[in-house]
Amino acid sequence: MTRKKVKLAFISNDCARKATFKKRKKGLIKKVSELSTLCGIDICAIIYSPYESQPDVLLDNHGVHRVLAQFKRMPEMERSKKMVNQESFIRQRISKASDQLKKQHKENREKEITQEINKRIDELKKTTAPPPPPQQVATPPPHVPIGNLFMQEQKSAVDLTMDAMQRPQWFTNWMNNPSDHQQMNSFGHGDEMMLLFCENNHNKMWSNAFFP
Amino acid sequence: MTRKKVKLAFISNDCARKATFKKRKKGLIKKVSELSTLCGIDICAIIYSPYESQPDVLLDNHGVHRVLAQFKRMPEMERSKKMVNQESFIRQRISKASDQLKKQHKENREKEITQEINKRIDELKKTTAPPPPPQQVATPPPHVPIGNLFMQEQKSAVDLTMDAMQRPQWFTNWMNNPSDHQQMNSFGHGDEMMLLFCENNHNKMWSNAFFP
DNA sequence: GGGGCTATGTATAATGA
DNA sequence: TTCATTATACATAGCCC
Repeated sequence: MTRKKVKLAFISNDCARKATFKKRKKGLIKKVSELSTLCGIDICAIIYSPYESQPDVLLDNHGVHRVLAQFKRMPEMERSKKMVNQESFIRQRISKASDQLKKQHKENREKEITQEINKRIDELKKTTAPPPPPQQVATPPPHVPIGNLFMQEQKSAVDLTMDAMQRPQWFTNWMNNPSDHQQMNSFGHGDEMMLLFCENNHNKMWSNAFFP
Repeated sequence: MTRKKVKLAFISNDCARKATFKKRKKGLIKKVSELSTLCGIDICAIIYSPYESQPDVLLDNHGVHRVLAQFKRMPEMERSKKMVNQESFIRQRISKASDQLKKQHKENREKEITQEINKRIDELKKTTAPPPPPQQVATPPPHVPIGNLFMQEQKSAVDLTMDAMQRPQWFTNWMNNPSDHQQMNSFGHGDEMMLLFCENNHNKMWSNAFFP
């Protein structure tokens, strides 16, 4: 019966540690659920642990579930297009860039062909005449460096994706100033990682991968 | 002094709800921190709430912090390339595709120009002769539909990004079968969203945007 | 609004089945 | 190993300032 005052340290006994993890995880889920109910918060929680192959997943019936249900009603292809915010965004950018590229390509080819043809025709007409002096083309056709089409944007596709997802200012601050984190304590022992993420849903839900 | 047995329902009083949220959020953070310490779990937690402009951020000094510190030591450009897993991946794909496009474009143009020129030369040479019958080009130059270059991959860039990040099987299952979620209760009232995410860090940390 | 207080409800460590 | 029990530590609702 609860004797110790909870020595706040790593539990070295594997069995005891696992037991504690399961109990406390259960308590955590309950707490999170209560917070959701009491404060009117739509919630989505995923808890992945080394002790269970499947993670615990919580989500409410309002936002996420409704969206997921919509996705399920979609034809497979449409769904896969819409599934991920970033995907549709990048698709749009690629499509747009490809259209521009196609158009520019066509223009370039037409102008260059016209030039080449005129030049050859001139040469053919002057076959018996002395060869003309080396001729510098007065106005070379506008040229788009194809390989750099995507680089012309000051921002990369992913930058723009992040923008579109309204990556909040705090994230930038946080990435740049990890030492400023008030909550940063040296708990943790290098085995597992947990992310607790809470965001209001009139903003886009945001998250990303941190690791190379 | 704590009378009620906590009526598990939405707190209609704005002020009381906010107070409860702050108290319980604090408790939740403590619980999560304790779980981290006791069970040796590296932790990263972000709590974004409607009541605070800045989210609470917890992270341990081992995994995430070390990685962030490495990033900070990098030159700015390198860092921006490495910062986001997906970004570097997509950069690679765009660069590769652009190179292919450039090469193909060059080939196409050369072949088509040669054809056009030969055709016009033939026409010029036969100016006084009856016009040749309409001529079908025997072997049209290999043509790559430029607008579809990115679509040639069976998988989209984001699909591949997801693959590269080792999107776990459970996520697919979860996306496809939201009704199976054991933990799904109808808490939540449609205002906010919280994500609690826990993953061991020998896998890639994973997460993504769910909303269009 | 925020911080402190305290009675009370809740979570859970230790134990035993 | 997991489940149930129970004493105790902990979290927090309601108040006050």
